[in-house]
Amino acid sequence: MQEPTFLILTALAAQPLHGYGVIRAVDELSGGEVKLRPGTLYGALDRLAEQGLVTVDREEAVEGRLRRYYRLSDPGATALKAQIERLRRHATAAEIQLGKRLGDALSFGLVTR
Amino acid sequence: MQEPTFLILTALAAQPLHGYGVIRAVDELSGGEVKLRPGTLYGALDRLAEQGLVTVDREEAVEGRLRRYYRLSDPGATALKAQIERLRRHATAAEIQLGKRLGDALSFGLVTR
DNA sequence: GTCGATAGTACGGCCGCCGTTATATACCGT
DNA sequence: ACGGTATATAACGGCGGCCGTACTATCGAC
Repeated sequence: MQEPTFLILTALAAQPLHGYGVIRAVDELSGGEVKLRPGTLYGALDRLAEQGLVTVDREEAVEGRLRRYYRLSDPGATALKAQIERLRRHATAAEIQLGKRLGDALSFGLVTR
Repeated sequence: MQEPTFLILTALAAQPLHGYGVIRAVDELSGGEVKLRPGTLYGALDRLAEQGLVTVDREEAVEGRLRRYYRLSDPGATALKAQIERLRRHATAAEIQLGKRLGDALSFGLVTR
């Protein structure tokens, strides 16, 4: 699962949102780092709906325009939890590996082996 | 940065490795979850070398066969550290969002609001 | 002698993300 | 009155990165 997809699931975890709401939520959640493009969002939403990780919660007609709310399904929540663990494991593993690295501070002569 | 790429950098963080060594290291690091395909590995290695995140450490001829060792560069280590922080932030954000979710245990009637 | 592990190269395919455009309404500032 | 921004969704082409597979080649084990 890629980052945009992960963040979309994350955005939907707290409460159902419509498309544009997801864009704003992901923006906030990522501290402004990730700005979802419509192409990314609706494509991902379609795929996630196909996989059953999100479902259409309801459709509202606001001022003549359709507003479709998406909800994180129970399988979606399970998948998200699994992904969180995966990210944590990878982060920890990478940190341990970096700790084994000889370089930076050591090359200053602070440690000679 | 995608998962295979991240794990390749992680594998190279501790010490230089040749291609097949990376495949084995990623296998171990991920607890057997991620098995790198040659196409994935050598493609990623080429891209990472272009970006300067890894460099060719040395080339050895072992029993007539070339063995090319790759090393994580300092920019590569910096990029990996940044990515670790990114993963952690996302994992934490997702967990917080899931905590806001009404469902599962609550729907058992243990909490009625 | 053949199988599996080691080791690397090459190529086609495809999924998922990106950029962009189109469409439409509403509100704000100038 | 007009342009810019925000809200809201759909549809298109492009492409980066991963995957599967096949090919080559050596070595040890059975």
